[in-house]
Amino acid sequence: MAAILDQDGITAAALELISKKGYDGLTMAALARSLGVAPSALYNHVSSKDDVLKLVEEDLMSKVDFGGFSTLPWEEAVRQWAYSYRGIFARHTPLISVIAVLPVTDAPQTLAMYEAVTEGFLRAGFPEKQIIPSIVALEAYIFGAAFDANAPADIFDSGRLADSTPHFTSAVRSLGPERNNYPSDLAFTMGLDALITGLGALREQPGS
Amino acid sequence: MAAILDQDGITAAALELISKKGYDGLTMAALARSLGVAPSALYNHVSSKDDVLKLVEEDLMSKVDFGGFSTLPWEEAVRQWAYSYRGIFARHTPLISVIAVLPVTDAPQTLAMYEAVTEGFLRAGFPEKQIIPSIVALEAYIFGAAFDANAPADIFDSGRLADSTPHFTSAVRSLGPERNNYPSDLAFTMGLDALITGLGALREQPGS
DNA sequence: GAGATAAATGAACGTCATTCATTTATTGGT
DNA sequence: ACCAATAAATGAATGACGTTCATTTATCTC
Repeated sequence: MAAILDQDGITAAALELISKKGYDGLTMAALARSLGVAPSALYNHVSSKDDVLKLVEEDLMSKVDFGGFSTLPWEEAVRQWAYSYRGIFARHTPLISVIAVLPVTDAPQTLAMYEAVTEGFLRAGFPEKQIIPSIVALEAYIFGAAFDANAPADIFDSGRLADSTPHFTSAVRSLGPERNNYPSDLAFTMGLDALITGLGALREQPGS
Repeated sequence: MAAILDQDGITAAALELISKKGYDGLTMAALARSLGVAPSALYNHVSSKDDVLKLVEEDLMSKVDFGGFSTLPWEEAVRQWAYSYRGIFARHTPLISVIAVLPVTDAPQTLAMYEAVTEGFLRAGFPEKQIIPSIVALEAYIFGAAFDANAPADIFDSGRLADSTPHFTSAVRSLGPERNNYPSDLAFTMGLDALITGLGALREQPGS
């Protein structure tokens, strides 16, 4: 029969659906409809909805910018990579629970990213044994920060209980005159700088 | 009518159900059954399943150990808090997407934690404006690390594609002779140390 | 032109969260 | 001590949703 469907088409349609309707709008029925096909037809090309999510994840990974690792100083490369990584997954937080636990086996884009990042760390002088744990730590931070980026501006509004949390309430107020301003971006930069400094200290000094 | 149900009882039953059957086993029907009640009865006390998750979250927050902030040096207090926080939510990752976006208003336990942590930062000499972003950064890391702690041991097995990712594959192998060992705990410690060092540098020096 | 095969269909299932009219038991007022 | 008001539990029903499967349809190969 005419091959209307394939994994690439399903992935593209899923991404478009997500960008238009969010992850709540990503149902097998809606996905099928956007492809002009019956829901059950999808199952000839993917084994489950989770499978669709994996396809989307791989596609997103290919969009993460890790190019700096072959051209920039390590610190700058990490920064560029981390910003790009967070920026992309901040709009795809429902995938994070999938990724964080998903073996990289058969995930070529993800592996390509890890390879480039690892090379960057090696070039910067990291001992081999420190590299994977460092990447894992950075990724943990990036994923957590991606959630954060979606927090509402009033997340720290202590409301009726402000009186019982004076120090906290004051610290929140100190961030600005506006009623509620959540410092997601500022916090990301601060933590990332700390991580870069701290992890960077693990490099072997050239000439010692 | 006899008040069989209340929020505390629902919360306790939900926690027990989660610990026995995991989050997949937490359905309104199962929750009702474990309380000897019809599913619809739950809706007299909670407005939705999300509401149940919020109750569970608050309960878990009360179990996070932030006691060090009033007794230990800042570095040690952060470490203790972070380990406890990660340890608890590592077994409750489905809650993280809820927490990260949930206003603290009307979440007394969560607020109590933030108040204690803020006080600890103040006592350690942090400028008020740096405190909330620092906490946000630490929390992001903790949440991300909680996901990580659930990763399977073979998550970094590059499998058939090992040849195309030589540096990464070698870095993974360097972690140990065993086939697959995911360095979640090591990574957590490394990243946390880096964050503590980096953020700690923001303190105002006493006597300058 | 006759299978064989890959792919799409539509009906059906089971699981959920949630709603609602109804019943049941308790409480407060007289 | 009764009655009305009320809070709480019931059970049936609903509408999504992911997934399965027998069947049909179109294309490719010999």
